Formats: sequence, C-alpha cells, structure tokens
Amino acid sequence: MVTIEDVARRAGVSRQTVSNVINAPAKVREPTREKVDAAITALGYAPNAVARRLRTQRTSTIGVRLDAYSGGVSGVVLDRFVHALTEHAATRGLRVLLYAARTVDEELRHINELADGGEVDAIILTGTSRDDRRAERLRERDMPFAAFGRPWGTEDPAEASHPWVDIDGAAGTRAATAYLLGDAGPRVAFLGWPPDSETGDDRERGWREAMAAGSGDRAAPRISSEDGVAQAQGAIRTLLKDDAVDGIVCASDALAIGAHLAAVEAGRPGLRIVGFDNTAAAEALGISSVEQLPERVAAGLLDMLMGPEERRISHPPAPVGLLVEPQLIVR
Amino acid sequence: MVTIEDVARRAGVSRQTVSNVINAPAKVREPTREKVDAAITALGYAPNAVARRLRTQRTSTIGVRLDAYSGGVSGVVLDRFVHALTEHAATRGLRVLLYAARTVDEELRHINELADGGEVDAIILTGTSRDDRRAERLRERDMPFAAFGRPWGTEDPAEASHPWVDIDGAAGTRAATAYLLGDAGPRVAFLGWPPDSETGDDRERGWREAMAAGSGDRAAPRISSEDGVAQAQGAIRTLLKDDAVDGIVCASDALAIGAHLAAVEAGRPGLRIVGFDNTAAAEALGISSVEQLPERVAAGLLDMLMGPEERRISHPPAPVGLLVEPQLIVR
DNA sequence: AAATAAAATTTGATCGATCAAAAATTTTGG
DNA sequence: CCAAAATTTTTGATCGATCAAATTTTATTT
Repeated sequence: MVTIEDVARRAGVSRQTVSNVINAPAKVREPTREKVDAAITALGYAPNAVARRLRTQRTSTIGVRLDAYSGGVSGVVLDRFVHALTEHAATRGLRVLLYAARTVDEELRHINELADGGEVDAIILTGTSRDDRRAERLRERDMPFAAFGRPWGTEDPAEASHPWVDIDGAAGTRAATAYLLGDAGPRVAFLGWPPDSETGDDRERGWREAMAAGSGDRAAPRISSEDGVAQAQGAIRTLLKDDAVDGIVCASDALAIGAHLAAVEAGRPGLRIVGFDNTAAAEALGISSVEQLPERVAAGLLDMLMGPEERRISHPPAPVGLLVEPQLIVR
Repeated sequence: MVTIEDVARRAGVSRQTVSNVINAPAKVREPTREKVDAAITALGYAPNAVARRLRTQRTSTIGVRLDAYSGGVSGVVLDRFVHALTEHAATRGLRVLLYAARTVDEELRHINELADGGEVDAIILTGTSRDDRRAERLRERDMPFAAFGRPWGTEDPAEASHPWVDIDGAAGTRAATAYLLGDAGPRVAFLGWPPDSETGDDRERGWREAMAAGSGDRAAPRISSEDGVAQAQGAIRTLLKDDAVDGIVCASDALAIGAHLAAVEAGRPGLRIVGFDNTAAAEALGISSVEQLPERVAAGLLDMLMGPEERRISHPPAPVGLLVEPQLIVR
C-alpha cells in the first residue's frame, strides 16, 4: 500500500504538502504541486479513506435502512429511491451503507450501533410515522438525519422538527382524477385501502378535492379494499354489477391491477383506471399510474442534509419539509 | 464520545485490558473482566469502528454494485439479492456498501476507488459475462471477490477461477416443462429471447432436455421475442392462430405476461404458462413462475468469501462454483 | 536594502483503537 | 518455600491521514 509518506519522500516534500495538494491545492505553489502530482501518479497513490475518517471524524457515509422485502407490488419505489440516493450521494462524495431491519426495535438497535461505532455521519429514515421513535432516538443521539416521509401530524413544511421530503399523494390523485374527469366522464370512483392509514387518506383526499373542484359526480363511490390484486378484483367486480362508473382512481398499482382485471372480466376492457406507484406490473398491463419520482426525493434529502452545493453534512440540518409533486403517466 | 481510555481509567486498568475484554475475553481474569464490563456499561462505551479498521487493516465491509434501475419487470431479483446479502452480512459482522454504476467502465472506476481507499475487504459482482473485465481487475488488485453469475465458458464448478454462485436456469425450465407435460399436455412451447444470450440459452436448454426426456411433442415450437410484454404478446398472438399448444414455458415474467395477455385475447385464458423470476407482476396476474431464491445465492456467496462459519474474509477465497436450483411456483 | 507582511512549507501532536513485547502477577513443581 | 513456568496486565509503537502551530521562503513596502 502506498502512503502519503511515500509520496512525500519521492516528491522531496513533507507529508502535509502532499495532503494540501489533495485537499487544498490553492495553498501550494505551482511548481511544488506539479512535483507532487507527478509523484502521486508515478506511485499510484490514493488517500486511505479509513485513516482520513479517523482523523477528520467524518465518515462521509450515510446509513439507509433496507426494508424487509415485502413481496408485493410495492417496495419498488424504495428500491428506486435507494438507487437514486446512491448515485446522488456519490456525486457529493458520500457513500451509502445499508442496514436491514424488520422491526422498529431492530432498526433502533442498528441506529445505536451505527452511531456508537461512528460508522455514519447521517441517517436517512424511510416510512416515518406519527411520533416516530427513530426520529426521537436520532435527536437524542445528536445524529443528523432526514426522512423520506412526512412527520404526520405537523405537516406544515415551515415548522418541521427535522428535514423531510415526501411525495404529495393528494396531488397525484388530484391529477389522476382531473384527468379522468376530463377524459372519461363525471363518475370517477376511488378505490382505496381501509381508512386511517395516513398515506391512504392522503391519496383519498386528492380525489375528493378534485371531484369537488371539477365536474365530478357527487354520487361516485369510494370503495375500500385491502392492498391486493384479488381483493381489489372482488371489490370492483361487485361495483361494476350495479354502478355505472366512468373511471377509477386507485391508491396503489396492486388495487389498479385488480380493478383492471375485474373490468376486463365484466366486458369493459376500456374502463379508465389509474394506479399509483407506476410499477413494472402496471406498465406491463398498460395501466396509467402516478409516478412518485423517488429520484427527486433522494436529491431533495441530500440537499437538505448538506445544503444544495455543499459537500459536507450540516449539523444539525435545517428542519424543513418538501412535498414532491408526482407525475401522472398516461397509458 | 467515550473512548477505550475513558473506560480503562474508570475501571482502573490499562487500555489493552479493556481491548482484551472486548476482543479476547478468555485472556482476562474473571474479576478484572467484571470491573471492565461494569465500566463499559456505566459509560455506554462502544469501540470506534473507524479506529479499529485503521489498526487492523480490515474494514469488515463488502461492496455491492447497484445496477442502473432498468424499469422493466426484472431488476427485482437483484433487489432481493441485495437485501438478503445485507441481512446475512450483518449476522457475520459485515457491512454492505453500495456503489452505483451504469457501465462497465464506471464500475471499474468504482472498484479502483474502493480498493485504493481501502474501503472494502471484498466485492460482490453481479451479472458476470465471459472474460469479465471486472474479475480481471479484481484479481490484478488482489481484492477478494465472489460473483452472482457463473463464469460463462468454464462452468465446471470444480475448476472455477473465482468463487461464484448462480441460479441453475436450465433446472428451472426443466421443472417448469416437466410440470406442464404432466399437467397440460405434450405440446409445450418455449418462448425465449433471441438466441445467443447466455442466460437465455441456458433456460432454453432446460426446456429442450425436459421435452426430450419426457413425453414432449417434438413439433412443439420455440418462439423468439425481445424481452417485453408487447413484443411477447405479438409473438404469441401469431402462434395461437395456427398452432395448437398445451402450454408455454417462458424465459422471463415479462414474456409470460405477454403470452398470458395473448392467450386471454385469443379466448384461451386457461392456457398454462410459466414465467421466470417470480416477480410481483406474475404473482398479481396469477401466472406460475420459477422463483430464483436470491436469498440462497447471497448466503452461498458469503459462505464462499468467509468459509461457512468464519467471521473474516478468506484471502483469497477458494475458487468454487455453486448452482442453486430454483423453485417452481405453481399458481 | 532592510523591515515588515504574506504566503508556502514543515514539524509535532492527534484521532481511537490493536499489535507485539515487556513487566508484573499468579500458579506449579520440586 | 523458592525457582521456574504460565498466566495476566501494562507499555510503547503503529495504522495513515489531518490539524494547529512553528518555521522558512517569497513578496511588498518604505
């Protein structure tokens, strides 16, 4: 292994000058820098990341939880998010360290380990809930963090207690509903999950608002189903027997696929349906869907952790919230 | 931050004794150990991972590439693999560091960086090809690695040049074909990609072998389509016009979904179709599929890198190959 | 050209742990 | 009970870099 000492010896300068060439080239005179650069390339030197971390007390690493694989249609959004985060982090000189956890307690243990061991400079939370214990723990431990998911309850971006970015689900279903109202007809139904899930209620709200604001038929039903193709198919099968609907806005692609299958079954393959998440399955079946743009979320979170141009993590990051407007993909 | 020195002072012993309590408790006398343990819990001490890495020259971290998000039906296998790897790695005291790359050259750069900076102890390659440049580079650099994917060309597990684990695609299609021969009829067609992709040819071989070995109809066709729902749908639409087939074994779920749609369209919703990868989309549509079990691949790769019970990476790991038999999921 | 200011470079200390060898203690055996 | 062996504990060096302060060199001013 080539060390900074080797380079210094070869270039006939001191360690620190080599260090300066790498970290603060402006401090070094041109001819000196050239000598050092020549030595660096001749020896193939690269700074040892571990030694640097020990000295600077910065790991340039952020931790991200990988959820237990759900097996369902969803989960893809998170995968795309992790991918985008990794790419964006790289351009800012950060690395992404994974940890897997199936439960909150398991995740809390991991958070402790990462913090105790000084392994990461910041943590990205996903899927935050009201009074999130992880957020609490991270605050206690004084570990910078940002969340993919709004702090339900206090959603005013101006008075956030920590940085967060979330998809504006209501905006997504609003756009979907407006599209169907214009393109299909006034009787646009909503197929959602049973009430009281925060994400679900948010998406329902968008439909309600668009129906009220536009030319929506007040009588258009709100149907409830667990998140699964078969369950949704059953629910919509029943619906299509009696009700005359022009289109269905769904809270997820799994629901949309079920609705689509029920429509085909009922001899109405042209019934307009819009899903949510824009998964490969919806794409494969040609179902329109609301695309979450997890890449924007990833970029937004890093901006918050670091400031838009910085290359180091703010401590603590400014507590602001950002809602990303999703995009309707029409098929 | 609590250091080993703080603990030593509080317990009234030396640094090294504290270190021994943590890393080699057998070397420490019982009463001493108790004192130290008490101090550790009182102060909430945890060893600094970065300092330890610098001294031991081991990072206990493995690097894994995250592919560019493909957007298609596939990709999920890799995500599940990364997840399983993270979980298994954790139980062996390893961390998983991600890097994103879109091209081979980009990946080679990342490999160099990770090796130069001493960031990882080993790298996991995915999607290996014949004469893989990454494998070559890693060998040159003396970085331990293992691959998800066989070294096409020399597939005899006994004479591998590096450790690898792969899914036995032929075994998967063999099982799928045998199942359809028994359950549907002798005319089992194969819907695959254009020839000369290694994975594709492997999967086709399984079908051929099972057809020859079982009661397969020699005349059953082998149809070719690019990997996409629409393309496959078109190909099978044509097929179903003339040919009478009892079932179709497909090289991917995307193809299977296309075939399924064509079958429904042709008024044969009961036509037996088997896909490959067992994606959420296939599950949602109730299409049988071959499940790759990426969890086993992850476990197998770590066993190879570390030995089945060890907690440190062998250098170099023994070059052996392992084919994991996939599992047919009947729906 | 000397005095002063500014810039460039070097030196010594440090980050927090483990390794290797030395010193202190306990155990064993005659 | 003492010497030798075995065990336990401590000390000093080190991993490879950066920080802070000291020193040297160059540039500016009078």
